[in-house]
Amino acid sequence: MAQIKDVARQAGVSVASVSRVMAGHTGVSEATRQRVLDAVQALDYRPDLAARRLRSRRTDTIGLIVSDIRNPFFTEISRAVEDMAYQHRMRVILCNADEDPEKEALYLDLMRDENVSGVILSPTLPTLARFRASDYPFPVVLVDRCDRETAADAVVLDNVDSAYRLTAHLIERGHRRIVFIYGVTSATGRQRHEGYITAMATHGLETLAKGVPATVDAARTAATELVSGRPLPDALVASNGIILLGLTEALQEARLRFPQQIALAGFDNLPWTRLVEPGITVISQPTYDLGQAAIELLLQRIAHSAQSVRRVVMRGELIERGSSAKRGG
Amino acid sequence: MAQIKDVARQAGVSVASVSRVMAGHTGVSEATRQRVLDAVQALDYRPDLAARRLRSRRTDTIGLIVSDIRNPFFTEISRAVEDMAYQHRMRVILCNADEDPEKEALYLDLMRDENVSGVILSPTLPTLARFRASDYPFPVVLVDRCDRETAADAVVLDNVDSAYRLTAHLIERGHRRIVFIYGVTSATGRQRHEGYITAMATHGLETLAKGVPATVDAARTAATELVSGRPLPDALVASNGIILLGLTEALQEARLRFPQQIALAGFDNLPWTRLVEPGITVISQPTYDLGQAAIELLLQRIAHSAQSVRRVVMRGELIERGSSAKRGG
DNA sequence: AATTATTTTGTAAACGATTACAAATATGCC
DNA sequence: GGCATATTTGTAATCGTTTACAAAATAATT
Repeated sequence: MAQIKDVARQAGVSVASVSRVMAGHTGVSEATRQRVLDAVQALDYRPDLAARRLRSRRTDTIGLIVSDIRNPFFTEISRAVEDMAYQHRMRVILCNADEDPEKEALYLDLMRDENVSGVILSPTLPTLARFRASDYPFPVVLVDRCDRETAADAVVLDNVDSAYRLTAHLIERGHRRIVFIYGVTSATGRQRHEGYITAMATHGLETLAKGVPATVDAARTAATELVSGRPLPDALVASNGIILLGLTEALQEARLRFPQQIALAGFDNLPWTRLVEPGITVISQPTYDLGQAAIELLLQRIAHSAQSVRRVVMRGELIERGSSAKRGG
Repeated sequence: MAQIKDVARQAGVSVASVSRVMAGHTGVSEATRQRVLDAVQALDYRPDLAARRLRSRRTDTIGLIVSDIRNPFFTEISRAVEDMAYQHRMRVILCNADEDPEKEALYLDLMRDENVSGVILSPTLPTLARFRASDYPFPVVLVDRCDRETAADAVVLDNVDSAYRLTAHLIERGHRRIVFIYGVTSATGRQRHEGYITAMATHGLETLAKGVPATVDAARTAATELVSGRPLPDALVASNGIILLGLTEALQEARLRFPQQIALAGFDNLPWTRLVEPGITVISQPTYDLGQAAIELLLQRIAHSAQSVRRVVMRGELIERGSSAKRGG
């Protein structure tokens, strides 16, 4: 394996010049530059990253800690982050915290050890509650989950507003007893719950919400119980795609057709939501964009550590399908 | 930030002793061991990974190059790999090649630069065709995709057999004009196609297959065309979950009910396949196990580079649902 | 107790790059 | 051409560990 000194010898220059050329530095003559490049080519020289990182104290690596990689939402975020990162010649270390605050803490520690340039994090509620950007030696951009108080760069959906619009949409379609089933482990669940509450209150309706762990099973169980009571709710609304899946399964098991017997809606425009007849009304999140914005924000922060704290809020899009239609209609 | 020499001073020992304790080496007395540990604790010392990696020439990092992170199959693989890796105190660098051989090559190069301990790869067809383990300075374990000729550690499904069983199942249910729609970009598509061919031939039936790029859109388009001709096929079979999604969408758009008008089946037990009435018959892949087996194989290979080449084949499980039922029944 | 074998410890040389700093060379201006 | 300035180059220190090797301490054997 060729080393920098081999290249220097081959090119007839000093190692410093080689290093400068490799770094794309200015202040090196075109002549030497070309000779170095030729030598690099001839020897198939590739700088040793460990050495470079040790000396330069930079890793050009970013950590991505997602709360649940199985959730297609985060998959898409990861994809965006990864795409952009490699375009900026940065590496990505992916960590899946599985909605477990301990794992999250562990991974954040690991990021410190790795001396990453920055981290993109979708925190669980406990972590978010005590989150202080200054606790970490690297910049952190929150994605998807953030609350009013948190002073950190973040990229999020307009959760409250989207939930409001989704709820209002159902009310407009004539539904009254609307039950909101939301994930209690995440900030998004709570915020969407808030939007639901506001919408119901604004229309003078009684709120009927149920918090559950953000798993398909928990959602299914909760929904099964809900629809076994009487009177049947007019509509069920899920705070995210995982929960929506659970609700849909529950309705199917209970042999309840939507929207004839009960309406259904939720967050996340997953492929299957338009597949189950007559399609499920959802708030579609711009997932790829969210991820892209997150890493762009992070790169900016890395470049200008002193810039003011930013929050990017993206609008969710209501996609109306059959599941939310008027009962009588 | 405390360094090893600070710890050494604090503990009243040499840096070598500290290093030995940190590495969990034997040959250090219990007394010094304890003093070092105390000093480490007191100073909150964390070894600098860049320095360690430079000197030891080991990174304890593995590269995971998946062909399409949006495919839930690979998501689950990633999850397994990541879980196991961190349990073995190894890092994971995730790369998404997006079914693009060039990106794949680029990432494999990057793995070389990173000096990874090993790589888990699900190669595209071109990459697989010219794959020679000896071309890489690190061990590689193939996952999901591998062919007869390739001399490399691999973990795969029994593709041919599973496809055979799935096809035979449809034949048994009385279907005759069975069309197999498969992804031409991957080895799995071809192998499953092979199983289909064998099953059809064994039963004296004409084969009707169509290769498509492994995307939802391509599959939908192909299926739409297929079902617009007459006579209508008895059944459509998809070689993976992405294609199955496309087929299902096409049938829905064409307002064809299954199994009444046309039967449907495929690979990958995705959550939605049991959601669309009356459920889709699928071959379920043990995804998490596949990932787990892959990294275990890799770790073994890293530990014993000379061990003989291994192939782990896992059995797919036929999950029978309504979509494959007898037409008349 | 002397000798040998074994375990534990310390010193100092790597690992392969980056980067101050100084020296050398080129350029501009009168 | 001579001087000041700007640009380009090279030398050598440095990043923070690991580890070969030798030395010291301890244990085992006679």
